[in-house]
Amino acid sequence: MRAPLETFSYEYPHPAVTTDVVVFTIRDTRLSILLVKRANPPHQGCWALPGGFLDIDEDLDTCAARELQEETGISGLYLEQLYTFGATRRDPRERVISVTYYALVPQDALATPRAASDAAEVGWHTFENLPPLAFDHAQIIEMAHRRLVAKLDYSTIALQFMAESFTLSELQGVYEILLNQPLDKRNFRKRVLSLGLIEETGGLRRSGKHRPAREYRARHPRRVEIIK
Amino acid sequence: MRAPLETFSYEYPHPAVTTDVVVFTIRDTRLSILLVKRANPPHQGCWALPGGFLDIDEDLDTCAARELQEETGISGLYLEQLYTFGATRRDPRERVISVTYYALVPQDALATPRAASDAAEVGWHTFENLPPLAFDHAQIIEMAHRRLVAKLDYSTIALQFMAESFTLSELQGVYEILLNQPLDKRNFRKRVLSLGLIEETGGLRRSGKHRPAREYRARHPRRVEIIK
DNA sequence: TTGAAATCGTGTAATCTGGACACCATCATT
DNA sequence: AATGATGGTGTCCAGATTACACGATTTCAA
Repeated sequence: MRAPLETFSYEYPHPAVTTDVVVFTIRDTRLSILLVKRANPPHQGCWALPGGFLDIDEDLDTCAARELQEETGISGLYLEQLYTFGATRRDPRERVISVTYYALVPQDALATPRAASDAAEVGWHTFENLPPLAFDHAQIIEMAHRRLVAKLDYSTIALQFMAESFTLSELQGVYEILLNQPLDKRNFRKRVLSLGLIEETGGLRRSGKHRPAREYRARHPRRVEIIK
Repeated sequence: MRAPLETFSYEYPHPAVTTDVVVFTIRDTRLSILLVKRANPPHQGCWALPGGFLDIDEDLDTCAARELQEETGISGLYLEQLYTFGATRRDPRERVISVTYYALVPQDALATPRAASDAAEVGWHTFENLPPLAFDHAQIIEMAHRRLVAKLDYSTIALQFMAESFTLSELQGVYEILLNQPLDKRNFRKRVLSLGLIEETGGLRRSGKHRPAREYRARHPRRVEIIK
């Protein structure tokens, strides 16, 4: 992928720039994060966020989307820049500035992560039970989580966790998992419907021995709107 | 400042990394931004945000604070990372990643900007009437302004515009300028006092032929707290 | 000394918003 | 036909937010 046997010289020292992505999804009623096991030093064998070096003619967003695509096989996800980490000693090899992003994968999407070249293994880990992480990646995840939870309050970001069609109970479940508290069913439905952000598909979802649920879809599936 | 007559080589191309800072203050009832006139190409003679290259052993926050200090002579300001801009062609010289910050200078602080080495001129410009700007700096300012206004709603950031002591009318004035709308005096005072974030100094401010106003101070002057 | 000009400081009533709360409906299964 | 399980619905109360007007205190000038 990168040009071999050549060097690039500058009058002043330049840091390396990477992007790292915190990929959230909800699997089996748990908030989960995609991690890769590092195949090479430093922190070999340690779990880390998917990410990699910025190509010199590649936009930051493109780089993050590419890394994400390489690790998960998924594209078109909601992807938002989070923060830039650049402490001088965060990487022992050289000075590395990491522009971090976070992404949301729809619940139960067929996200079969496949190991990329520089990763020994890829897998989902529940947010509540993360393994030890390489570099400052624990700090990055913590910030991403804070941002995600904060955005629940004033944006439609939670819809990015939903499949194309979903039931109100499923949507409520997502909020409950992220906020880590139960919500009142009637108040939840009243509020979410009054916002006018979702609409009925007309279909019914039947699952199990009980009344089937109405299916809804987002009115603007790819957009995250600021509300109230 | 930087090492001369030496080159730094890497196996892969590295972008340059800069920090740029949007410095806000309120001058004469107008929201204003500090700009420098570029002494050198590209965009020579154009106005730009204060900023500069990251030293290789310098943290990002430190770099932003240093640039700010060099341009304004002020330190200890509220400074927060905003966003990282890295479009491939944003600087015609080489690939440059700019980690941007925004800072707030207290109203009518003795901010006498002095031109740094690479700037021909430094000055305040009202937000409503900005000159043409170099690079993507107009976009950066727009984002900083959106962030600032959004933070008014859920944080105590407006207090960073106030001098050590201030009157409630002055504080209300700051909100009115930033929100660009008049506020009700009684409701404003009721709300801001009920939050318990400011306290009376005991002093009075007399200015002009009218009843003097009570002076207040922030309870946690350097901290920006999230409210409600 | 008195009146005018200017800003300071204060309370109440109406409205809106958010949260608490319980029961019947509909399907599958036996 | 009865059981088990989740879907779907409305009202009331409390607290929060908004609208709104006037007397108090100072300086200055006549």
